[in-house]
Amino acid sequence: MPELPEVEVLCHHLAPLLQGRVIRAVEVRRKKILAPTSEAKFRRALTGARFLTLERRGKYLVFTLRPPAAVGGDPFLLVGHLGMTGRLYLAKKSAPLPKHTAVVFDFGARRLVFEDPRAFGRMTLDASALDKLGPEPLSDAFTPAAFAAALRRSSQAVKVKLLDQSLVSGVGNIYASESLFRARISPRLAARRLKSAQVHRLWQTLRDVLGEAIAWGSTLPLQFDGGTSGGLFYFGRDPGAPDHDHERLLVYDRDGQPCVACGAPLRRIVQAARSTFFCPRCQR
DNA sequence: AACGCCGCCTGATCGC
DNA sequence: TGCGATCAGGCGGCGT
Repeated sequence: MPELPEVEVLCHHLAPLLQGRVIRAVEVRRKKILAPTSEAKFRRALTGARFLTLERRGKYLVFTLRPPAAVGGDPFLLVGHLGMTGRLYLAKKSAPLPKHTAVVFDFGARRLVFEDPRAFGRMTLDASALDKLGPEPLSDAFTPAAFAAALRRSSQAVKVKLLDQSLVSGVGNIYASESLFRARISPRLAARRLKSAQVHRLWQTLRDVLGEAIAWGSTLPLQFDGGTSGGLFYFGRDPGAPDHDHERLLVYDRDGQPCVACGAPLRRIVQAARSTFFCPRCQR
């Protein structure tokens, strides 16, 4: 499940590899991924276009492209989201495409593959989702004061509220639980009931947890030749590689295991139809 | 305006 | 052993 840190690492590695590349051909295998953009419009806009920049916004990938010279016009945005199971990688053209390939950009010897088994992801020309995003948690725009003001307006449990992308962008189910554990705040506490010291702790731990996850992800070997997906360059995890997430995360997916801080058994509860993991003793 | 709920998807896992 | 039911979850849309 890619959240802000995973998308950041992907973006960091992929940006220099895409810059300047021209899309020779576009293949769409799952139209739903483009929604609400039509396949015709998508192909028309992207065939012959050149990648200029790639940036992350929340959990979104924001590509800037220049239309082909024959068409002209200003640079435009292509917006990607990996959803639950999306993967994006640059591969040799000879490498087989995965079963749930959604979109392929042909560059000649290589191609950019967007694959997504559950199809919760998006690759679209509609950038409107970006307008609804709250501040970047690692930016100066994300201040304790603004965070506190937003929390005060909500009666929802703080864990649920952290998943609201209009509050702060990029936090998903994993880092919401991890941050609350580190801040020693109960996930069930109503957002508006947090004391000012708790708000400040949560503000700080959010930044710490996300920053550390980026640093951790940056150490992973993301480039390989001959992995299970056959990519020359691979981003978004090799499905055949061991997953070390479990060693790094302190509470996520650790129902019943001892808390690293106090030894009490960690618990799993369900909030807004999503799993929350926490220590009932450390987090009041 | 804020909130709760549903639908979208498929692979993994569970129970019989 | 095989198969159907259940679960997981980000986000948009909708009703309240």
